[in-house]
Amino acid sequence: MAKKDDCLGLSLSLRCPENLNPDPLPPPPPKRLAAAAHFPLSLFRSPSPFMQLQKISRTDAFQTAAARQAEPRTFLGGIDINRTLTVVGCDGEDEDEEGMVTSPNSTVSSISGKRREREENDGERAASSSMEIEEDGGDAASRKKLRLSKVQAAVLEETFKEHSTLNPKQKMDLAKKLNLRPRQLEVWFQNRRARTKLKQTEVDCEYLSRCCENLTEENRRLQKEVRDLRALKLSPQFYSNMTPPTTLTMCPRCEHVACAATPSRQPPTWAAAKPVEPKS
DNA sequence: GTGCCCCCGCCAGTTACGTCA
DNA sequence: GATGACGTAACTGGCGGGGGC
Repeated sequence: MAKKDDCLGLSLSLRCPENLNPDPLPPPPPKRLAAAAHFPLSLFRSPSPFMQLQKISRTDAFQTAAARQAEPRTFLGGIDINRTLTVVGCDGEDEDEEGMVTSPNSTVSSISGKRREREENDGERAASSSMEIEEDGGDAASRKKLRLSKVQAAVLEETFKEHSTLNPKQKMDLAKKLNLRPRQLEVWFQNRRARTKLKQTEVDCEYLSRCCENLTEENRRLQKEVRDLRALKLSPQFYSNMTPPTTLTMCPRCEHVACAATPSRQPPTWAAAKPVEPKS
């Protein structure tokens, strides 16, 4: 992976005419987020002021299927952490899904660390897969991918809206609340941030594309204007009304420019003065 | 103050699985 | 039922920062 410091210095801070950009650019993101805001595209290697995981003004349209389907606010807070989630579901569909809900082992260990946690998860998975081997009669130990229930997804979405990252305490609390492993929450938030960023990148690319189109059109218009002016300049009528060309003289001391050749004008006092000898 | 090591959190990229048309 | 596309949970390896020594 390319180091984040290898930025080319190209930033997305292109500004178009105001009428092109009704949304004011948000303030630069926090340092950590700014580092995370590098575009995956090779064209955009420096932090984008557009991209903010916490404040996604142009990404409101982005909602996961879970968020679209569910009504988070109705679910949020409606979960009794002392009850299993299968009871919380409000329709039969959910209950059906709960059957395949994840977190077969929600043993929240007092881990402190990714590596160790991964190792422990690996150990758990190895144990569970060994059980499967016993049950299934020797099935290969493949990783289990279990979909989150609508309720879990809705709560996670709500939490993500509040803060796109979790501190350890929040992670543990939420893990208990949702009956998930902390590692699952970690993964979900990482994937969610990645999806948000991807969506934001798409929006930004679309926006820049529009900017590019407008600038191209502006460039075309200006070039035409230049051509017209040159054509006008070459025509005899252009010179007939022109005043005689003037000679511009620059003061060597103060670098002011004065018009010296027009007969009606007096030359500047400094123009008649003896040139200043450069100091050695 | 500086360098080294370890831990931790995050990220980009990838893999693998579940769902659906 | 088979299949490909798609969404996403989970994994991997790397990087930067913080803390201890």
